Amino acid sequence: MSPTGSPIKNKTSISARLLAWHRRHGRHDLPWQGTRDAYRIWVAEIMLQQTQVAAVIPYYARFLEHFPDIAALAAASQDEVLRLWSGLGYYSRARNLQRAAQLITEHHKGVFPRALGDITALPGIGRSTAAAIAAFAYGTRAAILDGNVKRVLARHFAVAGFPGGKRVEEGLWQLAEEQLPPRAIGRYTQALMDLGATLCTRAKPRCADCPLAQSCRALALAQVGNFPAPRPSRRVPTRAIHMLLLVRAGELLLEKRPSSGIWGGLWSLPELAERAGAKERCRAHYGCSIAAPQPLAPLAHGFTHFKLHIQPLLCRVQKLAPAAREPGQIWLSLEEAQGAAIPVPVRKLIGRLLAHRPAPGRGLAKRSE
DNA sequence: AATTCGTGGCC
DNA sequence: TGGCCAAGAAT
Repeated sequence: MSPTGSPIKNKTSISARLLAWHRRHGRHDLPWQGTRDAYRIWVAEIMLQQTQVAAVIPYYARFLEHFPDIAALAAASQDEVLRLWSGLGYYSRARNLQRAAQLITEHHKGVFPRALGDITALPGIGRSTAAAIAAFAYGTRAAILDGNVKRVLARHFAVAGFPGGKRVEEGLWQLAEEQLPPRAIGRYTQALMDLGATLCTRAKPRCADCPLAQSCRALALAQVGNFPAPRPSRRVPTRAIHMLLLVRAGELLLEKRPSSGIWGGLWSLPELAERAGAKERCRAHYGCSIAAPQPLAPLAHGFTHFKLHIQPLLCRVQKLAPAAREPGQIWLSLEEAQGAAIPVPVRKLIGRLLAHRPAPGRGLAKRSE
């Protein structure tokens, strides 16, 4: 189905122009390129979901060093997997990645599946990610539709409406499949991503350098800035919590979060709605008697869908009941805690404690925030 | 279909 | 500064 309205003026297909452009101007040296190992491509695609390239790079090599293949990932502890994902966000990606590795071990003899249906059936892999993996690893002729592609197509074909909506997204999938070249799917897919990431960017697109400019409807209408339509705005609610920093003999108490919900499966600090209940909570749940909780400087943490105000409370433990250890609770030195599977704001809070308590024999620690 | 799920960079 | 969103998927 060709889009209604003005016809495409350039006779050369989009894919042909993209492939030619990509040779000179594409990205060719990203850490996950230059391999056809489906596992390495898969890990990259999962890390890159809703995450920019620059944020992924420091995580990717380290993750692969610890888990060089599917068998290693399947055999690892979830805690170790989350530890190496700590700071990258959307932690269900890490849990699904490992679960999928175990499913591959169980149902596919440890070999990453080749059929699109089998790939999509794995947890954490949807239609677009499956297509990307199959295109890069096997050359499978399938279309992706990520944020970059949505933006490029919405502009080139002047597709109105928010691309996150069901109806608009269906149309974009259709367009994405219509542009697929007969071959060189891997290079074409990379070219499309590169165009969206480097030229056809959300802000300040470089239309003067774009190989698709001649046929771009949004550009012809001088409306590039109006495509794609922005997400309907929602006001972000604010939540306020207290976090307890229970410190005893240089060690800090961390508590494992439930596997569903925010920061699922990560180690975090005990949370409390109000400061008033701190002492009793410590006694009842952690077997600690503490001095008066000492409020530290508050910390704000922004999520996509809400804003979190954190009031940290430093609780110096006076006495710890001997048999107070429970599963889901752990005492770690501050340094060990920083190396654990913890969310970013907890890392920041521990960093503050470390800054005020220099490590023995290492001189003064930095006092920067 | 609309929400939920992290973090960081950009303007 | 804060709103917006990025190599989306699951529910």
